[in-house]
Amino acid sequence: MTQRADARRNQQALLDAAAEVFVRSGVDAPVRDIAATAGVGMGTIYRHFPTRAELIIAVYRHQVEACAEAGPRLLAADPPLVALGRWIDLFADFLVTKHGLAGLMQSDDFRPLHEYFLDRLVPVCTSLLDAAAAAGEIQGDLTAYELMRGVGNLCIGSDDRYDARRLVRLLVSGLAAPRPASP
Amino acid sequence: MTQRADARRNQQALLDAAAEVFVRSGVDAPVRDIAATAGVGMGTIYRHFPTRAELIIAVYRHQVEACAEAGPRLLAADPPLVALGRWIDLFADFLVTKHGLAGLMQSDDFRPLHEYFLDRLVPVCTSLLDAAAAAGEIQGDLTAYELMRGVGNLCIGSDDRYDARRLVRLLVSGLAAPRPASP
DNA sequence: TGCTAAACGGAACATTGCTCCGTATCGTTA
DNA sequence: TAACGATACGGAGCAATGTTCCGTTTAGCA
Repeated sequence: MTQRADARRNQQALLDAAAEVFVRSGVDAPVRDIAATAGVGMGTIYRHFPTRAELIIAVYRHQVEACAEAGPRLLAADPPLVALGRWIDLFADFLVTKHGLAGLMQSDDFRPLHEYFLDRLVPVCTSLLDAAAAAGEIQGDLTAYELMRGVGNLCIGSDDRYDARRLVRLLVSGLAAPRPASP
Repeated sequence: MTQRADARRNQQALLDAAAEVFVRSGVDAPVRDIAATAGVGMGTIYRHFPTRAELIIAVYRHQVEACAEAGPRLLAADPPLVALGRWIDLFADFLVTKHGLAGLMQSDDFRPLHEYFLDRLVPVCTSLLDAAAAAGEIQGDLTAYELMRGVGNLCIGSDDRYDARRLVRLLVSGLAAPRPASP
């Protein structure tokens, strides 16, 4: 046995509580709130998730995996640029619904979070980008890393007056036509 | 007289100190640091600048004004889309060099900051956008508000591997060609 | 049932934002 | 120039939050 039963139970309770509190108060909700919602003490949360980044990663791991796995599927079903657009939409949908997640990424304190997301998704994005480039559907030499970060940034603070998804689509348009001022 | 001499002196000292500390530690530097650098007490900083947003606005007011005033000048000197591109570059340069400024904007606590920037710059951007649309150089109905926010977001966390300016240029490209999948 | 190691809980400390009030200083007026 | 009132100052103190530490509890095993 690698973990005691109560430890396993508490870890799951923390994941559930964090998911709930993140929706209610954003991913920067007070640690005490999460612990209280899970019905555990302060020590327990830090024992299971020493940093906030680790907790966030654990909470969203499934969704990130799902997004990553969708990439090849989309690429098989559609022309590369369409697939890229659809996949980026998927990623944007994920971020837009997580208030404050994208905003947190910029902070140096959350490097592990940043790294997990990018390590998992950049390769997928690269394959989509490469396919589109090979098909001659996009120009320019933008890296998948930059595209992911750009899309991530655009998704910050989406609301009534700022439709992040629209900006993301515009950015992808730019990929297909990178020279604005020349005919 | 509207303000005592020591008050005037301290206000200027605070502006100088804030500018210095913002460069050293970002715009979210501890209030105590700024007060200490200025050589004043906690009370004084809050008396002159009740909220952080007001302090930040005061520190950067000149630069925002300069950017706003550059708009019409650029529009007079170049074709609309070129002028728009140059002006956006100016704006991006301003943000990229202010570590954390763009990141702060998203927070609800800094609404006044957000509002000041947008109230001052959106009209300028609108005139550039309208001119470009009138000249048939761009399509789509993106608002200046959305464009400014998009550019602001893209400028978060620029570093070695993420060239925010490049993403901004790409976004502007998208403005000129909003339909990626059609020839 | 009793033992040990794992896990727990929450008090305590550090940091930071912000307020409040006794004190000091400025500018004016006699 | 001396005294006075209004203005401004300083920093202690409170509240919120992150993080650590250790005495206590409990699960699993013999």
